[in-house]
Amino acid sequence: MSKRSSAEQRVTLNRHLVIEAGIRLADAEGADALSMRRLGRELGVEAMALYNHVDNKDDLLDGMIERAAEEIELPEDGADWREFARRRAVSAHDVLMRHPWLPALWTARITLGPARMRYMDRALRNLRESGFPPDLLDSGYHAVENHIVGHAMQAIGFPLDAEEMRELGEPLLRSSPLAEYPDLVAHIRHHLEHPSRGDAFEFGLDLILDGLERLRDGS
Amino acid sequence: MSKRSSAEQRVTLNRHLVIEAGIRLADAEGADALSMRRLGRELGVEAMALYNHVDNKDDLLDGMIERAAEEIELPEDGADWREFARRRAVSAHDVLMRHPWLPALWTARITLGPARMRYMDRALRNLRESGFPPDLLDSGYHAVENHIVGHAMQAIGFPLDAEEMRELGEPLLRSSPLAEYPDLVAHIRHHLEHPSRGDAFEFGLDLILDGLERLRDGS
DNA sequence: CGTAAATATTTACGGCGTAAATACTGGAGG
DNA sequence: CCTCCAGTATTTACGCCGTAAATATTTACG
Repeated sequence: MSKRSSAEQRVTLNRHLVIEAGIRLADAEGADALSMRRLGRELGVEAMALYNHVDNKDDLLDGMIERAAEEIELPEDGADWREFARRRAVSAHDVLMRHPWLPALWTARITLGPARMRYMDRALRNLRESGFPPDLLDSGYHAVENHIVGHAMQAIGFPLDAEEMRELGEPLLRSSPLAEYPDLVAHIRHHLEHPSRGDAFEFGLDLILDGLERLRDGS
Repeated sequence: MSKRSSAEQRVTLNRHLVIEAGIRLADAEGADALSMRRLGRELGVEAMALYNHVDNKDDLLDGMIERAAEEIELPEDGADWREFARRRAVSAHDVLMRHPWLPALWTARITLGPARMRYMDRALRNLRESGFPPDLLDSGYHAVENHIVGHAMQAIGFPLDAEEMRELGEPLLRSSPLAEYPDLVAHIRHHLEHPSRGDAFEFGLDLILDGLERLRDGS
């Protein structure tokens, strides 16, 4: 007789369940809340039980990254390069933003799973097939990836959504030695007044894509 | 009679010494090696002694970030906006790359110290004084910052320098299911053969600056 | 010198990742 | 049905972590 206190009858664990629970927990309470002990508790199990399904915590994290990578939507093959790059970038960025713990892991862990390899391969192939010469292909691909990651990290780290911004920004504004930095103050005000017209990501993306287009056609 | 075993005579600690030791340790052995106990040992002192000079670990990290921000070189006022943006971005990026622990903190911690505020303020002011209208100023500033952070995170996370690349890439190449991703393979080979022509950062930066220039002049 | 303030140590608590040993459980073969 | 085994879960333990509280030491000043 097992002492299941939670709703669910004990359904023996497996890798997917563990990884998905990890994602759920990290999404809901942040990366810091994701410990083996805590995740075990969440699943009605002791921490060590998880090691039957996952090599160690890094393996769990890699699994979570991979699972998230599967969420990225890739346009069908043969799409116009600009559409392809734009849509895959927007989708990848969406995924990074949906999972605030992801960008740090995405950049910190080098272990590439199939979903992530597929994502990279498809993006690179589309550019190549669209006539990008190797050097430009390489530089352009990285320029776009850097923008995706950079924007996600900054957007997650700073709270620009109207509400949090107000909580954090208003007090900050009237306090402290901030008077010496008038343009910074204006910048914060600008964010307070135009609560993040969500297109900041796409603005930078288009800047990059425009540049790549010109370089490809011009050379 | 104090039992100084290390070379240095006990020079009573202070905030700067602690923060600088923190930077030295994190630079040399990575963010994970930076614990209060370890840092204490490094300074010939028990962990708790550090709390006389630093509120807690987060305060230490904020101090380290601030100290690093001071390393960023800002062109003199009144410089041509493009030169200004380019040089401040290159310098900021250099600093992020010099301190591999920095990019993650730079984006994760919202507490802004004077040096960081100054950096932002000067960058924003130069753009404003160069005639950027508020919206473009805001978008352009963020586009550049995203690129700086995004490139640094990716460059630190992945080892693209000739040596590490070879260690990691060559084995990977001949193993595993990588055959299904030929364009990814080609991409890795490209990196192996052209060991990171260090200008990847500047390529993306110029892409963005070109775009901003056109938008400013065109509208 | 004497004493208060600044600085350092000791001890303790609850949390972490995970190795090792142990216990449980559900299904296959007799 | 019983047995046995493999897969799964628990227990215990170790050495780390950040830091609160109490204590000891050193330094600086009247």
